[in-house]
Amino acid sequence: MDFTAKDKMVAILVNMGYPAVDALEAVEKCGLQAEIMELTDYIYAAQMEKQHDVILQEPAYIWPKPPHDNLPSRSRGKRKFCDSRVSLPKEMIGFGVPGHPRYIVERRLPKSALGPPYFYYENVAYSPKGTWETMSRFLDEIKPEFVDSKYFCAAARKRGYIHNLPILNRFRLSPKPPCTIQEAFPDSKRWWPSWDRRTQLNCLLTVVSGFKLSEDIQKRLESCPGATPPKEVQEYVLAKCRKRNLIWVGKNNVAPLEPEEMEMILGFPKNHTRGGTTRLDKFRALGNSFQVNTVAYHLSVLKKEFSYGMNVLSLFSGIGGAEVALHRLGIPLNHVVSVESSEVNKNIFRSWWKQTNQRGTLIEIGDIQHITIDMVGQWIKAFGGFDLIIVGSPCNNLAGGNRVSRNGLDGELSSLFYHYYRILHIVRDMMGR
DNA sequence: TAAAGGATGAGGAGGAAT
DNA sequence: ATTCCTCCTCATCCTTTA
Repeated sequence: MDFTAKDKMVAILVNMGYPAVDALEAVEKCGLQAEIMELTDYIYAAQMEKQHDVILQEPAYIWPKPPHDNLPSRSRGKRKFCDSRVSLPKEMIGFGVPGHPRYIVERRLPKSALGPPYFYYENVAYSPKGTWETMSRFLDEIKPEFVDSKYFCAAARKRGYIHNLPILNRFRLSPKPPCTIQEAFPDSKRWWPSWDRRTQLNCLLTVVSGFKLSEDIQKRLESCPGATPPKEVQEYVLAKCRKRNLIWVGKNNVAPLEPEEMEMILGFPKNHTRGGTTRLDKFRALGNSFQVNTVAYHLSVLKKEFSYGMNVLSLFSGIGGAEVALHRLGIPLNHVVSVESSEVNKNIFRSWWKQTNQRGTLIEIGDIQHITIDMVGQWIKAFGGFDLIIVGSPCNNLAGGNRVSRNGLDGELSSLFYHYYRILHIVRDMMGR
């Protein structure tokens, strides 16, 4: 490295008021070609990271007053239903999905919900009773939009979304991903028995089955005489295939999806989860993620307004499904504050950020509980505010697959939802809302 | 020691029949 | 209104294996 140039750069930053240590680190990390803006952003991000140590000494944050509990009361005279009751639609097409007849719904947002900033919240559709009512109550009484990703890809994924985005003139990402198993896995066609009539997969989960089940199924099928196995065997195999989301990969041979195949179905670039240390890490990361095409469809309405780019506060970023969706929509990411506790996920996301040559700044925060008013204030001061807050809060205590601790929104992890509520209010307050 | 495998149902939603 | 049936779910924990 050219030391005179390096010293000169550091001197410029020191003159601007930055500590010499931070300035030196920034120059070394970003290189001599970096622009001043890039360097100052780096210093700022580094300072944010270092704040973690002092956070716990700050006075406790005073939470905003929770919304009034006006759940339906059965004793109320002749009221047929109450506005705040959330019912799951039979067809999960929300305000409409591509290729489906237009679904006209009156969309009324309360004044308190209007942006900026826009916000977009996601969680599992099938949560314990009352969960969506509560989340809705905390989010300006906005009714969730329930959408099944089976309209966007080859697997089901029933999710609810609470957001204040416009809904007119949405458009989908191109190219359109395969929406059937047969399109997604053309090679499997030759092994697919006629009595397995599945055309789409069930929800992609965080764990997959091992090879022993495949062995067991193969053994059962091969012990059957004749071309087609008897009804009982068919039903047994089909039940296992549905439950474990197995596809046919050889004669009488089924297998769970590979991480690369899950990436494809969820709309991520190939090898997106390369940074995951183990196979299980990848399954965990992918099973918890957004379906990119679905989210992008909803976010597509922002393309016009933010063609110059946007500032995003991304809570529970995971492997960056939201950022990937915005990137694929062609919306530049100017400043992103990404909150994610898993090191594996952070590595995966950071690796994507570098590989796609993002020009914006990325600030990584580990624990949402450590975000303070001051931190938000500094971000807003530096960026001029957030354009979008995008959140998929933990579903561990909501998901049907959890047999141990499915204890609802107040569960150990799912209760982090309330920190989203807290931070949303901080951002709104600071942006003059 | 760390990664992979296997066992562990409840709880709704949605039909289709009374 | 009921009952009965089929289907599905961003999972956790302990054991086995390399």
